[in-house]
Amino acid sequence: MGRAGQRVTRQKKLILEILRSTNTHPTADWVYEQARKQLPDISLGTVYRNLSVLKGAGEIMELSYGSTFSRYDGNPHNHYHFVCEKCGRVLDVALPVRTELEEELALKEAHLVRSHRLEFYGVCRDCLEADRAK
Amino acid sequence: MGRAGQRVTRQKKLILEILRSTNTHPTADWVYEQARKQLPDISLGTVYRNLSVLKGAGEIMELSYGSTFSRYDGNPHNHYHFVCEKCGRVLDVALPVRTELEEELALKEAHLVRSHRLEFYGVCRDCLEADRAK
DNA sequence: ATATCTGCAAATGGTTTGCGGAGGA
DNA sequence: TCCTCCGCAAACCATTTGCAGATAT
Repeated sequence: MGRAGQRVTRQKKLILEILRSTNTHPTADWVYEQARKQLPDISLGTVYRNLSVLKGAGEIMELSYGSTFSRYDGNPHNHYHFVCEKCGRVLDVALPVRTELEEELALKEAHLVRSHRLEFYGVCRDCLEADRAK
Repeated sequence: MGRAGQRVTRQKKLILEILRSTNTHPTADWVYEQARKQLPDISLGTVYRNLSVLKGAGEIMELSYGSTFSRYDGNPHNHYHFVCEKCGRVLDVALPVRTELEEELALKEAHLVRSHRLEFYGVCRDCLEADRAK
């Protein structure tokens, strides 16, 4: 924040706080509902606008998986995700980031590789546990 | 194909052919435009319906990256992609698929890991070349 | 003071779907 | 024949945007 021409508004601050205080990778709509508890008159358009600004500033990440909508992550450092195909949750993954994959690709195909994204799909521990209990 | 209750129509066959004959990972709209050259009366709705069916049958893959629209890949076997942030193309990557990552994650977090997806982002060889020529 | 941001509401655009008729098995 | 698929067009829905007033700096 603090980039030239960018103002610090109550709305923007709140949205960033909400996103940083959870690890559930929420949708824009969920962020909107949370924000309304503090600022009842905030609009969904403002939420989308600020999510876009924060993303551009590198403060948050947008996660667009198979779904028809995006999820947002308050942790802007590259890390991997696991998508549970049963409960739909998106979980953080504790594996280290493999930057060497980028180098390997750059070497092999002569592209300039700036970043990469890795997601896993399956059934999460909790859903497996729930199945076992039945 | 040939699954119970699934008919082989001209439209479905054509869409699969189109997708298999290119490695450009086209959008639904591009497939539609190509298909119209053979079947001028085909509708966009039919293209979407068949893309969905073919995906469900494991004949093709849907790629949904940051964009607002999907791309489709006629190669249903897992492989990685490179997205050029300059020209927007999606290119196949020649790196081998790292299934060991799935095992590593399963071991570490006790999830059932079924698959993974890896994408690289940057500037492709051709765009670098074009820049250099200026 | 003034340029950026907000709330509101309408527009956008990729994708989905209901319907009655066509055509594959 | 019969049931699935098609073309058409309207509906859907997450996201974006134009505008006039509010607000951060």
